[in-house]
Amino acid sequence: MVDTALRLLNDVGLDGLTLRRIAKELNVQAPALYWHFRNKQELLDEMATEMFRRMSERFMAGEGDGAPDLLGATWQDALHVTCSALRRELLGHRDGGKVFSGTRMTDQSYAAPLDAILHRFTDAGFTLPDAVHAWWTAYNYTIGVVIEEQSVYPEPGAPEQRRPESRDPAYDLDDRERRIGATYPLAARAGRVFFGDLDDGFDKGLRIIVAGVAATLAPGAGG
Amino acid sequence: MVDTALRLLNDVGLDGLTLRRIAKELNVQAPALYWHFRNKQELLDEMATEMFRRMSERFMAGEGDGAPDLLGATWQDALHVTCSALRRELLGHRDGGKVFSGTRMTDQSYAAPLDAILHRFTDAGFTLPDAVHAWWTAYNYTIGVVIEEQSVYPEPGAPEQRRPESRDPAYDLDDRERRIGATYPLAARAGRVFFGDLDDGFDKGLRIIVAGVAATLAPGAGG
DNA sequence: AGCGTGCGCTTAACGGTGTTAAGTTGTCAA
DNA sequence: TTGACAACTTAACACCGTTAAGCGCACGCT
Repeated sequence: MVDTALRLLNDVGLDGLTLRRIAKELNVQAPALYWHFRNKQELLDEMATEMFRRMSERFMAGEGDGAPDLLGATWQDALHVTCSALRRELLGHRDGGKVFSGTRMTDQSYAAPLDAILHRFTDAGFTLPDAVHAWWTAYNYTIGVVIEEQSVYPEPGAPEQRRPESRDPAYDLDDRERRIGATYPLAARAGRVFFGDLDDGFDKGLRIIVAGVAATLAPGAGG
Repeated sequence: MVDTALRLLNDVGLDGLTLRRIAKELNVQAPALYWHFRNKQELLDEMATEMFRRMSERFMAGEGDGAPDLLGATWQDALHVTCSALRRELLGHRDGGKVFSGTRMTDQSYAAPLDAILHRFTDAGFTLPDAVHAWWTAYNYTIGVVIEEQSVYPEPGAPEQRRPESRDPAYDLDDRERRIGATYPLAARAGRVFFGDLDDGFDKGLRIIVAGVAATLAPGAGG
């Protein structure tokens, strides 16, 4: 039933995800859902948890596209791959970023992957606090980016399959440039970099963070 | 009236911010609001814009706590100060992060500060795309952190005034540690670093990003 | 002075929402 | 056969965003 809700989310979005709509999908009356959850927030929490669980199962198993052996890689690769996988998973669900950031995990499924990535850092010689700061930074960056991306491309799916027509028309770059270009030329041209190649933009930011961790926290960095 | 809505937001939160509630605050009937806005989303957009405008006015004027002359400072200081100010402003409003990330700016007030910060980078020798990537990374990190912080401390206000009692009890660290400590010791202890000193955590992340920008994008970095 | 225009609001109502209370069915154990 | 319990239904509640229609009042114009 959480599966049904997640599937439906991709069709109707977070605003359209009403209990009556979910119930109809399950051939059931709306109040029946309350036998399974105390309230709607609890359902959303379960959905977020399920999203995360799917990612970490695929991830800890080491299979799937470009999910290499986390423990064998360098910490740089581990951080990069983990955040990329998180982004991919969230982009796979419409409003995935909002659902995920707005809810609490209902079980401890987050603990295993978190422990694994932190272990990867401490094995490389990081102190635990430094390992946590590195992860915390990259994690919050990833969440922030996904929320932003999904307001430009509301449709769910892998980033390389995004169709230009599915862009929210409010983010028209030409229009934007025309409006503010005269007064603020840098800000105007910035839009092309922001929204031109989102995959590349995410990657560049992740690289900045990895380099920053290396420069300030990594053993022997003197930061 | 946007002012009233923003003030009310601090009392009742985003979920409690209904049009009828806002109308009552203005001694007016709910449909009267529709003379001023096409729909609720437009009001939320105006609120987000107003939040941003207040920040950048205070900011571009160069006055207020710890808002130094942006153009005189190094790009490192400029980036640090800008993101810290953004965080402070958002934390000043209950659910500020969600309101802000969920809405589009209704005017061009974002362009002036964006142009200023980008200018600060290009003046320091950055190419425009590199300047944008640096800002994009730090910006999304900041938004991500604020959303996370506000789910732990829902009450609005300056970060140094947060009272421990106002923590959402669902984030009890002792409880958390007891539950997952045996199986995932690193993940368990990570909570103390995550949520122990949020100001410090934000600052450390920002420093990582600044160092990363210096290492990969800054003129002469060879990145 | 009288009249029309339009701003800013009111009242009434619509369809939809999450949620609750109470009653119904089906299934399986003792 | 009875009883318990899981899984559901029906009915209703208070509230939500939003629309339609109309009311009063200030203003400019002739």
